[in-house]
Amino acid sequence: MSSVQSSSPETTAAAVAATLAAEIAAASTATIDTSLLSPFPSLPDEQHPTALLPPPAASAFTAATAAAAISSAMASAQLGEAALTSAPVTAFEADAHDQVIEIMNSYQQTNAHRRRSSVEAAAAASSVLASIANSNAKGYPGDHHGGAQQNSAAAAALLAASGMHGVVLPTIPSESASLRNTPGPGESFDTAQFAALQSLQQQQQQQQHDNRPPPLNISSRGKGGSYDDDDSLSDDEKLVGGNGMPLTPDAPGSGRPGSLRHLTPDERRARRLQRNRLAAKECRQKKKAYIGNLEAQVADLQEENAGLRKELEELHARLTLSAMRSSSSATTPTLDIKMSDIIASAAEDPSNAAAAAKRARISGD
DNA sequence: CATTATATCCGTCACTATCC
DNA sequence: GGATAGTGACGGATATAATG
Repeated sequence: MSSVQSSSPETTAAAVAATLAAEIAAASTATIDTSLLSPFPSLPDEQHPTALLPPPAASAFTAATAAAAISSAMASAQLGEAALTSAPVTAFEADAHDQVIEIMNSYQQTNAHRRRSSVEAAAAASSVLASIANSNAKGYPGDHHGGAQQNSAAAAALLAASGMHGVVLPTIPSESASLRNTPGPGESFDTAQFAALQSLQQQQQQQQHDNRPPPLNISSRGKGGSYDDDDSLSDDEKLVGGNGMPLTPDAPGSGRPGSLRHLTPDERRARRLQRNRLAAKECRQKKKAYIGNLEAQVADLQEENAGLRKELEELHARLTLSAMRSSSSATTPTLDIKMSDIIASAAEDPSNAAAAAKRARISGD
């Protein structure tokens, strides 16, 4: 950040205007590093879900609409007035729409091999965005109870405000959606970051497990079953048939390795259920890690946003002071500098045009 | 303190994509 | 074509907060 000095009234006004315009424009060009938004691989532009999204509605997704949408959603979700008043809604101002799109993209990419609507993607996005508006908001997309209901309300409001309501994204071609185990050609996967998140998640889960009451093992408890979280056993050790007896391990020489043909239907079913149980656990851990990752990034971006706003306020203050000094020593009309003039001058510079337009949209000028 | 509401976790089912 | 992994959806169980 450069400093703005004032010397003579005539030259200072123009110099201050030019310098501050550049600085404001530079500050407003601070963009989200979208590569950090998801540990999942990116898709080619032509296959990117947003390429098929209609542009936002004619009325831009401004601070006012974002604030109204979030407030309305949170209110309808009965999160309470306290949560609303404490919500840093201004955090949505500049890049709310872009953030929604980015988070939706991440979600779409994660589920690229499945047919998912933008509404579902927005539910994931809103999970993150709702956490900004209400730090106490809990829950995650996919949960059909309170959290998901709140998220859905926020998602609907966000979608309506951003003009994307009801858009169903097409399925990504399967050849570019090999997200299951390994990334496809040209795709990257931050396994280290993801593994760290998973590890943290597992530690938290282990803590939760340690605080739980002992397993119930009551058969009448329903299909919810007992707290069977003991991951210290191997799969075979844990495989138990419907009668509680261990299942037969794979018989040697019974065809293809892993073949289950020699097992009874009950044993096969028990194996399938056991594997699916483990798969569901892993899937949930993965999803929680992913959401946690997004939430952490939102927190970082909020912090960055606050810093930029503070910087902008300081520049405003300096500009006002400089203009006052100029007008006190010379009464030429050209020294009556307004923010709109600065933004306009910044827009004339092609390198700053986009930033100035964005800033102008936010300020409503 | 009992009841109700909400949040979270879990097992299971259904389905798709992928592997062999 | 069977086996498997992955994941959304569903419903039950439990924990916790809110309420009267």
